[in-house]
Amino acid sequence: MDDNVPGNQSALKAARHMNLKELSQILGLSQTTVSRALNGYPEVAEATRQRVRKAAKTHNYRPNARAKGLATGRAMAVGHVIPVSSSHEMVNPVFADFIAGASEIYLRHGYDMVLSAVADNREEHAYREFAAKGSVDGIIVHGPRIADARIGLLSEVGLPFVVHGRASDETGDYNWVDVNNRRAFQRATEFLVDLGHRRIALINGLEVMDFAARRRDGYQQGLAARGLAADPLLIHSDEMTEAYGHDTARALLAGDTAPTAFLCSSIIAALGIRRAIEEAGLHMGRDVSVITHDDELSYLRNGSDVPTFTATRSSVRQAGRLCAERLIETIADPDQPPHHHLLEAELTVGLSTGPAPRPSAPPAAA
Amino acid sequence: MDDNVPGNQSALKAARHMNLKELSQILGLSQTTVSRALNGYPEVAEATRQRVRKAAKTHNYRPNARAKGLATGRAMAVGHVIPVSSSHEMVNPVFADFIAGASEIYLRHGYDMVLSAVADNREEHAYREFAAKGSVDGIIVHGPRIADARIGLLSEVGLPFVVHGRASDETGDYNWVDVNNRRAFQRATEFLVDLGHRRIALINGLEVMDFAARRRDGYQQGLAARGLAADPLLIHSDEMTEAYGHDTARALLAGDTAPTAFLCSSIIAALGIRRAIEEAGLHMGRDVSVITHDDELSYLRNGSDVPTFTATRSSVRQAGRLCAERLIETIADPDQPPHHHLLEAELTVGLSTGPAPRPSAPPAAA
DNA sequence: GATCATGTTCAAAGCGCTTTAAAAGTGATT
DNA sequence: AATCACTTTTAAAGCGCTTTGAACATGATC
Repeated sequence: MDDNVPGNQSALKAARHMNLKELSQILGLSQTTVSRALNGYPEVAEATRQRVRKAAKTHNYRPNARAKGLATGRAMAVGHVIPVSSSHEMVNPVFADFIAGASEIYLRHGYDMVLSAVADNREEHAYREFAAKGSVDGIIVHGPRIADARIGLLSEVGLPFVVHGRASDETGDYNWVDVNNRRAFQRATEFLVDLGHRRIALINGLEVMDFAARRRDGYQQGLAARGLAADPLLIHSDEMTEAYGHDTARALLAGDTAPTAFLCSSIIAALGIRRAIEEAGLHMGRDVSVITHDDELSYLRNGSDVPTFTATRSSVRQAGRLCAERLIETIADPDQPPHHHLLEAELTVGLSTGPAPRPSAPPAAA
Repeated sequence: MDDNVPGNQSALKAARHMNLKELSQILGLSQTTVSRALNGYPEVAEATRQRVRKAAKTHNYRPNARAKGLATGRAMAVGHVIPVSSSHEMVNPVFADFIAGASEIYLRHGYDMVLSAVADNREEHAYREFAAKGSVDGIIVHGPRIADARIGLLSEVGLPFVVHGRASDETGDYNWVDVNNRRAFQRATEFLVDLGHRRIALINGLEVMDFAARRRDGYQQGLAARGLAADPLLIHSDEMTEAYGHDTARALLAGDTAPTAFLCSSIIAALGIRRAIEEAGLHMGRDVSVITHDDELSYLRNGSDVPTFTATRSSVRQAGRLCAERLIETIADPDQPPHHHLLEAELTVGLSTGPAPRPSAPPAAA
């Protein structure tokens, strides 16, 4: 009648947790009834249910997640594999906010988030692992490349998943939530051209990443739509650090045919661009214009009332929420057709753009 | 003999996973032997072990994590509760790098990381939840406050944990990994005073946070050690955003007794300070000096060869590794006494500091 | 009083693994 | 051929839950 286990090596551990068996004994009910009472099954008398609920609360009972998972076949957890750039040892700063958004939703639905940060060349393994171990019911795919083997792999494995972004080369259909990157960057480019800018530099992310390729595309189409040719020397792509923005902008501004405007893929790199502009004795928004994509990171708010940067804006936290919601729906009903959610970025005008300093070429086609 | 289940609603799901029973049947062995072979128990004949290993590999067998956890009583997972500031909806950007570091270690030891991002006023609940559900074997505590109820709670619950930072008011003993914030900021302050600066502003984090209080302490002790009094008007504290750094620095620089130097708690806010300095037509490192704490975030590297900022440097990713290692050791042997790991920040001189522009007061004590 | 429908509770099986205690096999020694 | 020591394998119990199918009340209906 007493669970005193002498010589138990974990005796020092504080009071172990109450389990269903104990709780049902206290109540003088079967485990079945207690379990059903707590899980809202209708065949339990209301009085009994109340009694059980109350006892569960006072004894701080919470069903063991593993046992529950084993019995139901559902882990009540979703996996995020966040890639750590193997070349730069860098983890994309947008993940923090994306995850904050997704987490809100998981919390609400009782899901856990299990996360594994792996070198970007080991990601596939991480997915297989998740799938085989059965530790998650679904997966969010981060940072899709143009051709991304993970998507095929996950479809094959049969684990529900949602991609944050898209993979252009992937032929199959799948759930995704993405920003209309092409459109956003085309609009931004046209906006700059309309202000009289002719030499517009693109400070882009790594172009194996699908989002970066789409942005480049938008940039080029924007130029083309205004009858301008893209200058390959103005197009740069790398991991979006502050230093990359700075160094690239500095080099470009020092050249003999310096750009009068920059279009940038991340507010972090944009901070570097601004630094280079000011170091060159120039004034952002007057001498040189800058438009950046703004993921609305919580710690890098773009100005208070008037945005510092003119930006194509789309909240990555919101994207996290949407991905999570979609994934939970898919887990609940795996057989429904894939959904696609294309978010339009707002083009918000801030202080970093203005008319090109001196018209350099006639606006008409070459 | 065939597992074709007609009418099964999840028939579309790809091939379900092999389990121990199936694998042992294929091998003509008992589950016991197969389990032991794979888990490295000595009482299995070497030939058998090889045979089992090979079969496991070819059939892509991986033990079900939940079942294993249930049987062993260990979740092979650790929990991170990351606080989302309820006032600013902000998630601290250092988490991404911390987690990348911790994840390395978890991966190596076969642990999963389960993460829950909750409003900072709901954290206790999240811990209780983790503990009661038994979904993790241990917990990392992020962002300790000066008086932090979570630590007492976790000790009580008996779940192994490691704190990233410390809580000054907490009397009990517990595992922690922290930077010597007081020392770092004292040294930085003295460094600035020795360069002739007399009016040094402190741009600090929220002072309910333990790290911020310690830094303030170091700052004040540094001034005191050089016989200077702290001016309360120069001490600011808030959530460390770029805008906060900028706005505060701008206001201070516009005042009649502007500081000649800034000591800042985060490189993100320091970027804002630099912006304010340059907007005021001043030159950082000549007219105004800046020292910042640098967590060595991967996407905000402090310069390439010569650091942009003079900084007190300590890698938060490394802290993540250390916390994870400590936690895993504690899980393995919960009865060992708590360890403390105090990291010293390096004071690295960059381009943002220089002698005070014009000596304003005699260096001797007042 | 037998039958039925309905509401409520329960015993037992099963999820996939580990682990205990026992059994079976293998030589060597007597 | 019996005994012993040792190595290798196994059956079965158990981890904490859900869920199936059966049992037990209760009152209404014939």
